[in-house]
Amino acid sequence: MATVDTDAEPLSIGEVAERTGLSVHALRFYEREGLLVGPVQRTAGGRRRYTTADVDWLLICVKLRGTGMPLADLKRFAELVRHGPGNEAERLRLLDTHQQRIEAQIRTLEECRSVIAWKVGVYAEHLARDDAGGLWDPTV
Amino acid sequence: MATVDTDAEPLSIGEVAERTGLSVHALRFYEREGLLVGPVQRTAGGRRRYTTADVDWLLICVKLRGTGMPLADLKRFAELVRHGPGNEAERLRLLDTHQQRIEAQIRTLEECRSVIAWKVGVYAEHLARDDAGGLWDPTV
DNA sequence: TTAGAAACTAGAGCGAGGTCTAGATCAAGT
DNA sequence: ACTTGATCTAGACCTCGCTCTAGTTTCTAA
Repeated sequence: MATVDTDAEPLSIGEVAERTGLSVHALRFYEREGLLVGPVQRTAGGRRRYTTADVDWLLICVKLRGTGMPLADLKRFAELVRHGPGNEAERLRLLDTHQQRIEAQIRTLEECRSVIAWKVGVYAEHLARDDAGGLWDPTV
Repeated sequence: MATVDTDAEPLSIGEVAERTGLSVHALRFYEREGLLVGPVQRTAGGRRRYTTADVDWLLICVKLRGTGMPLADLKRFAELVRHGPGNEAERLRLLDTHQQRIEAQIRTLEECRSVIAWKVGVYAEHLARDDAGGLWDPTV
């Protein structure tokens, strides 16, 4: 998963935005919030230069955020990684918690999906028969 | 799904809160926002009396909200139902859109789940071997 | 009849997660 | 040298979806 690419060119914030799907605003915001593992390097002129490792980490953040991990947890994770080895148990706990959140969401979604599928079926059938008049009841 | 129960006692807002999992605040808020299909009945003293149909509709709302349907869509749906028969096609479209949102979410979640499962596996294995020192790289 | 719980309204407040603005600076092409 | 576009910082602002407050009124039970 980690892209070990020692002679990769560092990227500008705009390029990272493109690659991660985050806006440049969001990237600066994440940094301010302490969501990055290390400080982002800067050019002489003060511009950010992201390494491939930074981008890899951001891609993980995007994935976790996209599945509902709160920024606070992401921040905690970043802190743990920043502190180096020795806290893997807590990292594991964070991941595990999120895994359970994900399982729960999947169950919720699947349940709702089947309810909707049924309702869609009812509507579609009646629409096809052009007798929608009997469908007034929203709770069908 | 619809509870056809003509001689059911109307419920107070507190009872509805219990049954739907929404707070009484949220119930009043939903009403103000026009998320309910019809106006809620009131007692002589001005208190809300929810019918079973109201509760059924709210339970649907809870399900849809819980899977990410925005309040605006819920409101639109309520409006359509309020206007009675003749707009089933649009109702169907709303449901269909949401169904696709759900499918997409499930795919996202499942993808993330497998990534996490893998990472958890890596962490757990190394923790078990007590050689977590090599796990510094957060992007593993 | 009186206390206490529960409900009422209007409107302010809040937390999450960004987004946008202003005004300045930096870098690249012509 | 000059224009254009990308970045910079600090901080204000925004949307969503509730939540809470204040002050009042209505029930219910003792």
